[in-house]
Amino acid sequence: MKETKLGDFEEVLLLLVGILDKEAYAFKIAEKFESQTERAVSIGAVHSTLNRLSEKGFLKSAMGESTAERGGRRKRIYTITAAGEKALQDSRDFKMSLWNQYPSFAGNLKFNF
Amino acid sequence: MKETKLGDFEEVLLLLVGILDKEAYAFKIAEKFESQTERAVSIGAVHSTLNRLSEKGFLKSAMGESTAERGGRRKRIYTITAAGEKALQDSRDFKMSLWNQYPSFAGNLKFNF
DNA sequence: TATATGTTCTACTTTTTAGTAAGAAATATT
DNA sequence: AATATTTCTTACTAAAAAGTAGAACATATA
Repeated sequence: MKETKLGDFEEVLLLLVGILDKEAYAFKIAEKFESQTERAVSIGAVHSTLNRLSEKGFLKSAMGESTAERGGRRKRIYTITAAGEKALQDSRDFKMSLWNQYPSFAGNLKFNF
Repeated sequence: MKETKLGDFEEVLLLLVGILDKEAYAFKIAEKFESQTERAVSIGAVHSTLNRLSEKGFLKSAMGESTAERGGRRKRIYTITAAGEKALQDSRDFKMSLWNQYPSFAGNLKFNF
């Protein structure tokens, strides 16, 4: 009986990229993840997941400009591809459909398509 | 670049158990999975996932009565535990919160808590 | 110049999740 | 009695996801 997470880290990261928009670079993503989750992540885990997501074609990325701040190394900014968007959409639709069929949940949400 | 699924098979199975209620036994679950997903599953994969879910304390199960049908072996009926219910609830809340923050999705759903 | 800060990168290991294979129990039909 | 069907079970393998470690780069501050 192990520690428990029904984890779909990738999906969460993908969503965070969408949420952060222009600010979607690994460190910020990790920060956001922690603030939204109370779960710690290592930056390396974020990087490797971001890579995996890119290999799958769900994210693309490009280097931004280096900023004139202390430590201002150039950031790699991630954006969701069309395929990523679709994957997210599909996953959401599917989940919602299941939730809707489960009596314990069906009451407290509504759609409008 | 691999075949693509942001898969969280366990969560889906857990939900299917909730949806199927008294009918939640492995074969039926597999069937339901296929009908809702268009993805094939092997019954073995379902069994091992159901086991994992039970070890984690999200499901419990008991043998039902054998029915008087051809091949009517006794079925193991699964039910969601309180912990399972909570895990599902948490996962849903978290996802919804993320979706709500992502501009591409934020428009087309509403809550009422 | 040395150090701190913010950040990326890659190769690797571990853990978890998913899937396979083979067998067996219970019942119905032939 | 033999066979077909529906179902469960277990031990195992494979694949995917998550996490670690360590190094490096660019800039600012001391």
